[in-house]
Amino acid sequence: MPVLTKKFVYISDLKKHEGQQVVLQGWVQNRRDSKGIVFIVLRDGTGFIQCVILEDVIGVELFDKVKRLGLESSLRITGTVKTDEKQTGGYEIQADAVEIFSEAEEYPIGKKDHGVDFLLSRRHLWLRSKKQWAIMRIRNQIIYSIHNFFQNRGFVQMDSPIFTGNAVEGTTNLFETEFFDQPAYLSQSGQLYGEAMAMAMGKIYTFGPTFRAEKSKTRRHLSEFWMIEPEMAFYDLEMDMDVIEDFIRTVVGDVIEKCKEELAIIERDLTKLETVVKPFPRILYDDAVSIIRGEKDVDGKNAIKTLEQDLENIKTRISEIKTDIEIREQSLKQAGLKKGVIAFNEEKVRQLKLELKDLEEDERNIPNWLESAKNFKRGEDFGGSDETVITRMFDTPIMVYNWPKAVKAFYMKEDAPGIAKGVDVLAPEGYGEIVGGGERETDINKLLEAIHHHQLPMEAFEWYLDLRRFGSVPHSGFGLGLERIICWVCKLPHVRESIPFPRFVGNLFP
RNA sequence: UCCUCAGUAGCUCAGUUGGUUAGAGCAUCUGACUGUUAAUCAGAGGGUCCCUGGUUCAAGUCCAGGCUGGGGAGCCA
Repeated sequence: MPVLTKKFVYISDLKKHEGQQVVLQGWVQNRRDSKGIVFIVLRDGTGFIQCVILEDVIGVELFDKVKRLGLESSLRITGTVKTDEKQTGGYEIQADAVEIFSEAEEYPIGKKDHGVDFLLSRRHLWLRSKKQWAIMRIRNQIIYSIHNFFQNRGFVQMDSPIFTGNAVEGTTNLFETEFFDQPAYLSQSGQLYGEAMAMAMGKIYTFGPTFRAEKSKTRRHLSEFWMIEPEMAFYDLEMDMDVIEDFIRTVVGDVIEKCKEELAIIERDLTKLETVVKPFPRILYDDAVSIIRGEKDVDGKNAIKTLEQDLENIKTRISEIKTDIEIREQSLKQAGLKKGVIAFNEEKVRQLKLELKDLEEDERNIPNWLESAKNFKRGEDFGGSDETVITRMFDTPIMVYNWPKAVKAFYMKEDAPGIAKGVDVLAPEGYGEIVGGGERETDINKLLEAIHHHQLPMEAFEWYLDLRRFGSVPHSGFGLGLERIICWVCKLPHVRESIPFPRFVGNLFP
C-alpha cells in the first residue's frame, strides 16, 4: 500500500484548486476505458469527480492494471484540476500519477437497478452509492438543524433512559429485556422523563433511539428509530403548535438551502418543499373528520371526490401503460432492429412494468380507503389511509388538534369533557404523521383517574405524579420521528432507506 | 393474525392456449476502440426454474399443500 500523506484534498474543495496539481484519495465509483485512456469516477465521501488517465502518462504496466480495476477499488490519484462543462461538478482531473491502495474483488452491487431486498442485505455497501450518499448527508443536515433550532432558543438537550420499568402509554408492544433479574423494557418514548427535566430546566429536548416491537410490515415503520421530544414549561397547546410550525419550517428550509447537490441527486421536486414557508393549516379534529367523510370541502375540493378522481386517473394510466407496453413489445419482435433501439425499448418496458405494479397496488387499495373514509366514525383515531385522504387536500403539513380523549395517551390535558389537547402533524404527499404532541394534564386527580382507566401500574408512575404534587404548571411538548421527516423531505419510497442500518421485523443483519 | 402480490443465471427480468437443448441485459473473463458519462462493439463461461406431492405421452407453465419475501389492515413517529 502507498505511504500515507497529509497533503491530500477533498473533492468538495476542488474549486479552490482550479488549474493546480492536487492529490485525491478515494474509491472507484465507475470506470470506462478505451484504447490508451481510462475514465475513473472517483468518490471520497465528499463528492464525485471524473479522472482521466492516459497510458502515455502513467506507463503501460500500471495502465494495464488501472484499466482492469474493479468497482470500489481504492486509490490515490495525483493530477491537475481542469474545468470541463460536460462534468456535473464542472471539473475533471487530468491524472499525472496513480497509486493503488487495494484492488477490489468483484463488487456485488452493479450499475443496473437492484431490488430493495438485495440491496438491504448489502446495506453496508449500498451506503456507498450516490443516492444513499445524498440521503445520509440530508439526514445529517436535518440532525444538525434540529440541534441548532433548539440550542438557539435556549432548550437544554437531555438523554432519557433506554431501560425503563414501565410502558409509557401502556398500549404498544415493547421489547422486553432483563435488568439485573428484573423485567425491563426498551424505551418507547422519553416523554415522561422529559416532563421531569422541563420542570428543572424550563425547556428541554431529547434526541435518542426509540423501540417498538410491533410486527409492522409497512413502508413507514421501523422497530428502532430516532425521536426528538421537546418539552416546555408554561406552554399551552397553541404555543406548542407555534413551536412545531417554526421548527419544521426551519429544518426543511435549512435542507433546501444547504443540500442543493444532494437534493438534485435524489431528484427531489423542490417546489413541493418550498411551500413550508406558507402557514400550516390548524384543523380541529371534528372538522378533519368532516373533511375525511366528504361532508366538508377545502377550497372547493372534496376529499372523497378527489380520491375517486385519483382512482379514475390511476385506471386510465394503467390502461395507457398496458397499451404502451404492448406496442413496444410488438415492435421489438420486428427483425433487423438496431441493438440500441432494442435496449432502449426493453428498458422502457421494464420501467413501465414497475410503475404498473405500483399503480395496480393503488388500484386495489384505494377502494378500501374510500370505504373507510366514507364510514369514518367520529371519535376514532385516523388510520394510515385517512391521513392520506386528508393530506391530499393540502400542499403544506397540516396540524390536526383537539382529539377525542379516548384515542390519546393518558397524560394529555382534557379541555372540554372528552377532548384532549393533543396535536398530530401530517406531512403532505402521502407521508402522514410526522409529529405527535400536545399539552399535558396538570390536575393530579385527573391523572390518577386516567391511570386507573388505562389499567396502568400506579406504583410505576408515583415519581411522575410528584411533578404535579410539587409545583404543577401548564406544559406542552411533542415528538418528531426523525426517519419520517427524512422520508418526506427526500420523498423516499420506504423508511428503511432513511437510516444507515434499519431494524425491522426479520432484519437484524447487517 | 387477516387480506393481497410475488419467487427463473451473481443482479434485474422475459418465457405465449403445457410441446425441441429455458432466454435477454448487466456483472465476470478474452479481444477491439485515444473523450467516455449505466460508454460501445465481437466472443466465452454461468441454471436445484423456492420446496414436496399430483395430473399428463410431456410441467418453469396446470392443481394441492408448504416455505420465504414485498405491500396493505391493526399499531404508531
